[in-house]
Formats: sequence, C-alpha cells, structure tokens
Amino acid sequence: MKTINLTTQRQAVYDIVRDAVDHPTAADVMNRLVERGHSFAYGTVYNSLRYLTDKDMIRELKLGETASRYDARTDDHQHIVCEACGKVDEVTTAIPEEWLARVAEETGYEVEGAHIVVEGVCAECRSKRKK
Amino acid sequence: MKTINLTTQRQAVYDIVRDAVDHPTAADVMNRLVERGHSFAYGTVYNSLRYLTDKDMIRELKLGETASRYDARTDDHQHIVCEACGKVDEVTTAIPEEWLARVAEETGYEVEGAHIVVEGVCAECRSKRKK
DNA sequence: ATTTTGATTTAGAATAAGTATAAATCTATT
DNA sequence: AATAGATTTATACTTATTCTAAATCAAAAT
Repeated sequence: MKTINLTTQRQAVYDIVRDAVDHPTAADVMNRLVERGHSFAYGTVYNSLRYLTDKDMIRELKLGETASRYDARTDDHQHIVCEACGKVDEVTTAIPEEWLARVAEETGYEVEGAHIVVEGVCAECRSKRKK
Repeated sequence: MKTINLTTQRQAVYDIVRDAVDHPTAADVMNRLVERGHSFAYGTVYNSLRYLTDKDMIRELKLGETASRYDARTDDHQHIVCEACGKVDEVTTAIPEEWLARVAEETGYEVEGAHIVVEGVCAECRSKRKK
C-alpha cells in the first residue's frame, strides 16, 4: 500500500532535493524552484516535502537550527556540522550497536535508533583559521 | 571574566529549571513561574534562559521539536525520547571516543562533540502497549 | 543625598517556520 | 458530461522566539 503519486509539483521538489549538493531548507527549495521557472505556493512545497518524507524518498533533518533541512539520501546515516561556516556533511560511520545496547540497558527503553549531530570544524575552516 | 549577576528574575527562572524533574520548555517555565506567584514578561524569561545558558548554569536542548527544552544538568550527557509519550530521559553512557575519532577521519573535520537524541519506547509505554 | 551611567525588565510589535482551511482546479472514473 | 477524490492555491493562523523602545533598577561618582 505504498503507491506513489508524483505530481508535477512533487516531482519538481524532489528534483531540487536530489540535485542539491547541500541540505536545503524549505525556503532554499522555494528559491531554487523559482530559479527553475516554477512558482508554487508555500503550502505546496511544505506538503510536497512532507509527502516525499512520508514515502521515504527524502529525509527531514532537524539539526538544531530553526528550520528543517532535507536530504535525498534516505539510508541510515548521520550528519556533521561545521561550527565555523555552518556547512553540513554526511557521516556514514555507523553508530556502534554496542553503545545503543548499553543505552537501552541504562534507560530501560527499547531503542529504535538515534539522531546524531556531530559538531566540529571542517578542513577549510581549520586552514583559514591558522592564518 | 565570568561574573554572574543573578537578578530576582534570573534566580527564579534558574530555580524552576533546577527543581524540574522533566525538561521544561520556555512556555513550561513561564507557567511554573506563574504558579509560584511570579509574573515576568516573555522577553525576560527568554533573556534569562539565554543568560543562564551562556553562563553554563543550564543547558539548552534541541531535541527536534519546535521548542527548545532546558536542563539544569550541564555535565556532558545525551537524551532519549519516548516515541509514544514524548518523555525525555537522560543518557549518561558516553559515546565511544573511538567512534568520534572514526568520524573525524571520515569527514576531515576536527570533532568537538556530538548531540545525540536516541529514540525508543519507554518501559511504561511498552507495558501499556502489550495489553 | 542626588546624579549619572549602564544593565535589566517590560510590553508589545515583529519575524520566521510551519500548519490549517476553504475555495478552486485537476484527474480519473463512471 | 458528471461525479468523486485528490491536489493546489491563497491566505489566515499558530507557535516559538527575537527585537525595540520606553521604563525601571542598581551601583558608582559627585
């Protein structure tokens, strides 16, 4: 029961997220749609992002900023944010199962997964800083 | 250079956070202040929470909800959220340094730390569910 | 004791992100 | 062509938070 109905609007939103090299916010998606000659209502963009998220075609990221970001990679992975320039990169090194098991033991929860936002300074910012 | 100037308002806000058994939002803090007979402006509560956060007397938690939560424990620890009831508990099991080192290696970042939100189902919700 | 200065609080307006709603439009099926 | 169902649009609303200007407070200097 997972029929996917990709309307023009949803397809266009999906294309933006998939073509992005960064992790755009809803507002970013809006702007890029305009750049490509589209003009959808805000509600439509939010609806589309939610629809695509529900269908597991994209992922919604809550990285601690006010606005959600979106990612076309839906496999299990985490993110790292540069404290200096705000850039967001992917982290594919998996969380140790062992750690999750210990958390389950500590808390009495049945652990489903974890969202991790690593903080650090990216290579470029580090080299700039040294000057 | 870390003089701490605890005005009546800041002290009262701090007391609320410190006395809380949960992790209150700014709105929760407002309500509890009123319960204790105070009546501060919203701006004051937000200013106080930021002030206390800056002075490392409390911690601001961004757990993926729209509103920030606050925690009087400032030592390094993580949080686990129940997907069923929304309850938030503390996780003190530390994330392995080894994992952070591997993330640094993968991304080229200098890793400073990580914010982790574990998701799961708490013991109470699990037993309710079984019925 | 009074003035000055700087910090803080207040009330309320402003902003940002996102949701809700109702009418209009589109799409597929009868 | 008519109906039903889903989607889009425009716009109003909500929530969380920040900003602003005026009022108040507190400490230091006169």
